[in-house]
Amino acid sequence: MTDLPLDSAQVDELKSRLFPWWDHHARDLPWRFGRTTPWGILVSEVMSQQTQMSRVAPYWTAWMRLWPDARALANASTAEVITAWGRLGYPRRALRLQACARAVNEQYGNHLPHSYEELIALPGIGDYTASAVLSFAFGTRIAVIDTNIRRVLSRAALGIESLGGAASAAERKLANELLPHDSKESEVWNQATMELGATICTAKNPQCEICPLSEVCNFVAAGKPGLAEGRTRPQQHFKGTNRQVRGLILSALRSKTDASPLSYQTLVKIWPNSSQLDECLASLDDDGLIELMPDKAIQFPK
DNA sequence: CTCCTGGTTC
DNA sequence: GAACCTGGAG
Repeated sequence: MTDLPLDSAQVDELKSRLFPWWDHHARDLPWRFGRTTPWGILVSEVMSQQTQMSRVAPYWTAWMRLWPDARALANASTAEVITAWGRLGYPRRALRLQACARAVNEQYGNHLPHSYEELIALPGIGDYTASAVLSFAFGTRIAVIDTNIRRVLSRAALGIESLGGAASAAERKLANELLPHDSKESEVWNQATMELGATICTAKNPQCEICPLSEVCNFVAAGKPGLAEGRTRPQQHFKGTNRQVRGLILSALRSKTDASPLSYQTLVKIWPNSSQLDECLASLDDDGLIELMPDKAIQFPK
């Protein structure tokens, strides 16, 4: 067991730099600063999984107008939900969010549960999202661990790049040790650290010149060894993959003006490789994102 | 570990 | 053109 790399005075120094920076530079996103419900926070977190916040904001606003709470979303049709998800990406998130809404409505009377164990048991909610809801919606003192916080804490405190893949035990330990003991301060700490990672302490090109932590940052002090070398995840191409084909199929279905099925003939024009097309149609059907009919025409599930 | 979307940034 | 993005599930 190694000791905390920073003493308490150094942690206080980080806080005294980070908190004022947050007060002045936090992006004014519509779900921040007490302007929405815990359910609204959850929707924003799910939409933000692997998706930049700036892209999420307009979708979130339209979504919350359609379905302000879990019960409203629970009663929506699958077709409406997939359409409203639009081009946010990873549309399975939309179905999981609706499944989550139905569970919240039925099991918890339309109110999100307050425990980590109950939250993480809900569809589409993993460690990050459960922790984020507890911290940002309920003010619970809990370490939030996402790609931004991992990178910022690893750089500032340890002076090294955060490695790819899942969060290591050491990274979790670090996040928990640095987390302020006061619950309100811990919430600001989580938000501010994440925001710094998203806007200043970015993966490839950190703007250390304007970073509030640069003068006390161990990564800067060490000369930024191995900057951007720790890939956050294995290489992911896109062109020609099933992900691209699935996206094209859903996009075609979404852009239809009438409710009639989309014929297989039309689908082959979109993606002529019929074996890959068939594979993607089957997987979309498996995921519940489309209904694949016997003649291979498709429509949104009922 | 791999799969899953699409826009932005470098 | 490739890496990256406030991940989750299998």
